[in-house]
Amino acid sequence: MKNNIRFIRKEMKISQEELAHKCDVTRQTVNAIENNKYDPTLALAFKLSISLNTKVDNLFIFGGEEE
Amino acid sequence: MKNNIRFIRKEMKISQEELAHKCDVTRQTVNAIENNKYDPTLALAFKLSISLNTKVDNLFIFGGEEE
DNA sequence: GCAATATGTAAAAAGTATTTGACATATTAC
DNA sequence: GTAATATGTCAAATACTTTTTACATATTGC
Repeated sequence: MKNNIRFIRKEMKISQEELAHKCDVTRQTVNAIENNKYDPTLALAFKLSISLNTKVDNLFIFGGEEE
Repeated sequence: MKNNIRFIRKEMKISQEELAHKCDVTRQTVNAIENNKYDPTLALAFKLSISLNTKVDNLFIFGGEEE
């Protein structure tokens, strides 16, 4: 699973900290997800896509086999 | 978080068992998710939406506050 | 260069998702 | 109405996500 979080976040000119706050998670969680340490829960995937004005299906790229 | 899995699955006339097999999970997992016992991981949400020929954003309804 | 802000990372603890195996009830087909 | 198929549920074990606290490095503005 890959994602466009960093790209869209930078377009919006907000920090990991600000995005984390909008999603009610910690900065470390956003950082880990941007760096593909693990996948977010489905609920967090929705919060992230809402905060970044996009859709879960656009924000995440599911590649079939895990990476 | 709610979802339309049961509805779409029945439209496709497949059992929980068959859907589970398509998604590489157990029947119990599909059953639990249909009955809102817990949310799937993001990867499973993608597999379910692909197996049901739809999108994650269409298959799941994120209601902001948890239920 | 210095201060402030932003990002990367790590370990322990708590919470959540999934599997396995098993049993019970419901539904359908004949 | 009996057999077969489908669904609901439970408990224990394993794996994964998130928080907290803390420190290190990078980037930016002045």
